[in-house]
Amino acid sequence: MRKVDRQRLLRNLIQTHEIERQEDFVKLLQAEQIEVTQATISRDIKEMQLVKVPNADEGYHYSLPLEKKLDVKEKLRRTLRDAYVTHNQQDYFVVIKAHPGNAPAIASLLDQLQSEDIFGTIGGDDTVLIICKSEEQAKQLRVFIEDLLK
Amino acid sequence: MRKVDRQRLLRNLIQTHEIERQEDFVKLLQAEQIEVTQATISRDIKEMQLVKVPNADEGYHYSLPLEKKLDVKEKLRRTLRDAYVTHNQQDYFVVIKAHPGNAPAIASLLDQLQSEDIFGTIGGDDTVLIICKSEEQAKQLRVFIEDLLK
DNA sequence: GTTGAATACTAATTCAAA
DNA sequence: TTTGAATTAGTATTCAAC
Repeated sequence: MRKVDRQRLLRNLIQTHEIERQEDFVKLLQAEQIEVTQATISRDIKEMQLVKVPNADEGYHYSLPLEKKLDVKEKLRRTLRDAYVTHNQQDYFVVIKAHPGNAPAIASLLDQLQSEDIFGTIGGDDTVLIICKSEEQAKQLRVFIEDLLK
Repeated sequence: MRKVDRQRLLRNLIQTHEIERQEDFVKLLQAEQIEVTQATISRDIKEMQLVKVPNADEGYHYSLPLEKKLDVKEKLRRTLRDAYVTHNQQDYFVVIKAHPGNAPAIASLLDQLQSEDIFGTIGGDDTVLIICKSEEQAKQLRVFIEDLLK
């Protein structure tokens, strides 16, 4: 496996798992038949500028770099401002309706940004369906979106 | 020295110095006659949710947490939206005029967020004078403010 | 609740190898 | 240039004290 591929995988793992230690990466990769050592992960993390963030309550987790996230949020704000039509939340779903063609971009930006709350997104042409991990997190996401639109 | 005061100091240090290791904090505090150990700094970092970020080129530095930065920017946006009157940039200065009483909050938020460009801020009651490190950075700050107001 | 000293743990780097 | 094994450097936690 190539370095770039491994790093893409790391990016995915970080979004789908709570990674507390570099060894967690090693184990998750092992589960996919990819053998690497902690040393390699450390180098990847440096290269990708991942950071280990203290959780609000306790423990730590690895996360995407700050600047990237700031940029993503700004981009999302602008996209929504230009393309937003309506949104809605029910149970652990949030639906955003946008002008035709804009849904995939919005889905992608949400994926990049809010990954802790979001289980997955499905983008049509003008509609994004966001499946959250809980109703609570769906509410948070709704508030987050409303905040962006303010 | 109280914990809160020390942590406020850490917040300042992080903005004015390139902190690579927790021991750097210890030494900088020592220089101000404050004796703490690395263990305490580690606890502070966890509590304040500071993160160690890989630099683009090489090395690492401690930084404010992503969420905090996002929040600060958001807060600044709202404060400006509510309280903004005019702004102006000349040489390496930027002046923001706001409704009476709002300048200190704006100054503080700017300090927290954009510290790389900003040498210092002086807040009156309705005016913030921001001294940047160069004219170039003053221009960047102006653009940043205009972006926030869009 | 807060801290330092010692320690355990985790991450970064060195060094050799391919 | 990329990697693993071993090592060093750095960070988090424990434990005792206050």
